Amino acid sequence: MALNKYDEIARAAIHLFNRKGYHATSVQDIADEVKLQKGSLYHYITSKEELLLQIVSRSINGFSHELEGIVNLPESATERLKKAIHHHFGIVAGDVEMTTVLLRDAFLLSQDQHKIIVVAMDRYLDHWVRILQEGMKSGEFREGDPRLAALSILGACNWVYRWYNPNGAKSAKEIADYFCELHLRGIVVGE
Amino acid sequence: MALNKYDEIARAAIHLFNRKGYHATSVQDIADEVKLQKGSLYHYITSKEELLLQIVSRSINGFSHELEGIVNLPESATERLKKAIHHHFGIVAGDVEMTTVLLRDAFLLSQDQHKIIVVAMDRYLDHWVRILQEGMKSGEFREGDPRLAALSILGACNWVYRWYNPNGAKSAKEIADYFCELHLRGIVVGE
Amino acid sequence: MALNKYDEIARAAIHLFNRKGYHATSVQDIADEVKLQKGSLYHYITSKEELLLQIVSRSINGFSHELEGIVNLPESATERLKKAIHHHFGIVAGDVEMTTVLLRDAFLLSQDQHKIIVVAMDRYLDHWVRILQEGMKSGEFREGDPRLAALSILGACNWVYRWYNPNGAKSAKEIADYFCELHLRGIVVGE
Amino acid sequence: MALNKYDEIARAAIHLFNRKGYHATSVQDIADEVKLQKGSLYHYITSKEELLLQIVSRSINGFSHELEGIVNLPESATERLKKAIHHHFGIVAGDVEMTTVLLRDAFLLSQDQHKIIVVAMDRYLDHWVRILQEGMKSGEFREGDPRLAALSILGACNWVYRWYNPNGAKSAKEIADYFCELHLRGIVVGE
DNA sequence: GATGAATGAGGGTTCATTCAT
DNA sequence: GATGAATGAACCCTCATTCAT
Repeated sequence: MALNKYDEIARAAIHLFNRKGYHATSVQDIADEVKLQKGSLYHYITSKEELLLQIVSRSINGFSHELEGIVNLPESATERLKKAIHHHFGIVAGDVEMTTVLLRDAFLLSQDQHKIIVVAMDRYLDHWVRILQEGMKSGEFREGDPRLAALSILGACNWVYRWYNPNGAKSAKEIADYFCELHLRGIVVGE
Repeated sequence: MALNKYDEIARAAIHLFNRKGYHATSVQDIADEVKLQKGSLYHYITSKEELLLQIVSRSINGFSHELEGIVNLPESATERLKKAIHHHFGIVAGDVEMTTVLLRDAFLLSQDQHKIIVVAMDRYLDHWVRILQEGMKSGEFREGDPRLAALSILGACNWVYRWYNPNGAKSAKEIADYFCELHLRGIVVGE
Repeated sequence: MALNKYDEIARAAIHLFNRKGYHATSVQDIADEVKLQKGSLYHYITSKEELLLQIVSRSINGFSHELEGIVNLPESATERLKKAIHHHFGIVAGDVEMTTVLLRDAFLLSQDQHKIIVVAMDRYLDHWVRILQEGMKSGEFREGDPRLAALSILGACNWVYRWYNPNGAKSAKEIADYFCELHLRGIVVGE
Repeated sequence: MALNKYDEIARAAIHLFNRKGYHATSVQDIADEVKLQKGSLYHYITSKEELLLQIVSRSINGFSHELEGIVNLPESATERLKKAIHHHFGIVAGDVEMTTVLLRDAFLLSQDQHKIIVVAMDRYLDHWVRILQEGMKSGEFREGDPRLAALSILGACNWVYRWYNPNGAKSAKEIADYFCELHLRGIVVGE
């Protein structure tokens, strides 16, 4: 529990960025949250922007970390897609605040820094695309555009950060299960 | 093309907010874009925030406007859901910049003003939920949680603002058609 | 009742200057009050400052106008002093708003314009000094510094703009009578 | 002489407010006076208005502080009134600039803040009224309206800020002595 | 005479960052 | 490591005044 100071600061920043947005959060706000003077923060961070970069880097890396393993599992595309959905859901639901900052505020980084995140996000998408591609090739999945299909599923799963409530009636796992059904079998009763 | 000045300002603001975000866009930036002095802008707007409110209000109202008609059409839920998806796609693709500001920056409004938008968005979601509900009741759609199903579809369709490219290989209509298939029939080949 | 437009504007300005002060009153405020557009005001006034100058000029001239006559009356200093007090009271109570602007805001004029008012006020004071001087010379009044005595009486009478209430229990005339007694005979019971 | 920075700023503000008025004095002016950047001022003050409030609060409290003691002295009303006049004179003459800001600019505060000052000024007046009241009851002072009598004396003494010159021929104490005579015995030679 | 768009300077305030202590 | 004073640029907004219509 005894995080080092940097992590404590990052956590405070995530919390505030999530609530008010990056620009509406002042360095003073963060300092207040960790009970430090504004100036003292700069012993730990090099700049406010670099702090944001760290946060969203960690976040996107968190998403990517496990997924590559899932993609390469010796299982059916269907099975792997389900696992990918559960994995993604787990992270979003496990840290909605951080996910919000990643998905909403990362673009506020300067071009160069933003590029780093965009590339990482593209790589993350690629993993999804590969699952779809392989499923289509194997005949498990309907023919179609694997990238669009991946964007459809990922879009639905990303959007979760906007409405997910950890105290809601359904658990994250239950919701993820339902999402698997929806995206795999569709909403319409099969013929 | 001859917009009135307010619309010209709003358009410039949408453009800049989309590119840099609300807070990173200064009133000076907007003024420059419409070739006015900073102070002169205030003949047309009452404040920067009120301008944002106008923009996102118009946007969400644009989404809602037609949908109610679609929901009440005397057609199958399947048909209405397809129309809703095409309608939503049409707006997002027709004005990605405005949609971006709505979906990403509206929360930057002060609490009271943000509430107005949240309420309108909730009402928009309700229309989708009703289609799903009626489809489930009629037996067209698989049993399930209509709100979660609506959030899944709407999430996928909203996310479009993040990746849609008007100069891409596929037209918005083609993509929308594919999304209909994905969400209605799922990705998996039916047994 | 049908004032010309300039007087209507001046009256509105007096009202607003009195309530909010010269600088806190915008030209827009004045225009609103007389139901004109801001730009239209400038058909009647040359500048906001010149409007203030007019107001305070009229005010101080109103004070001075009659007083010279009173000073030169062939009556005792006592009688003339009483008349001066009543005269002064009449103007202050008759137009507290205008008096307030004169006594509180005139100094906001630019140096040159302020000088005009200061000179006029000095001349007004001189009339009071003359009455005191003549009363001392004639033996009616106690020996002393006529200027300080005049400033004492005038100060008390000027201050009235800060507390006078036209709807109060006592009329302006009654108060003026009491002030005459206070300044002429003092507060202490004579031996 | 080594004031802390806040007092230095307050003193500069008093000086400038006195000379140009509250609104005509910019925060930049104050910053220049204390040789700080405009933004640096805000380490010491929370707002320009709050600075004004502090100044006038201190001022009116300065007036009130000693007076209560004087009112409760076991001496004749005459004696206490003389002391009150000297006390008031001492403060006005001792800091004409601050007194000017109090008596002329306090009303520029927002309603709520102005109210605080008005209440404090009313309490100050009440002390004067009590002296007058007790003098009238004891038969020292002529029967009359004690509040009007207090306003007459206080008005004369307040007005001093408009004309008092520390380099004048008469000292503040001499003037105060003369004012005591004028207000206690009146200007007219006793019968 | 009246309008209202436009100006351009200046208003008070916030802020990320630096640095001597 | 921590402080808090100081910076200086940028922020949103207001305003008295002008002028073409």
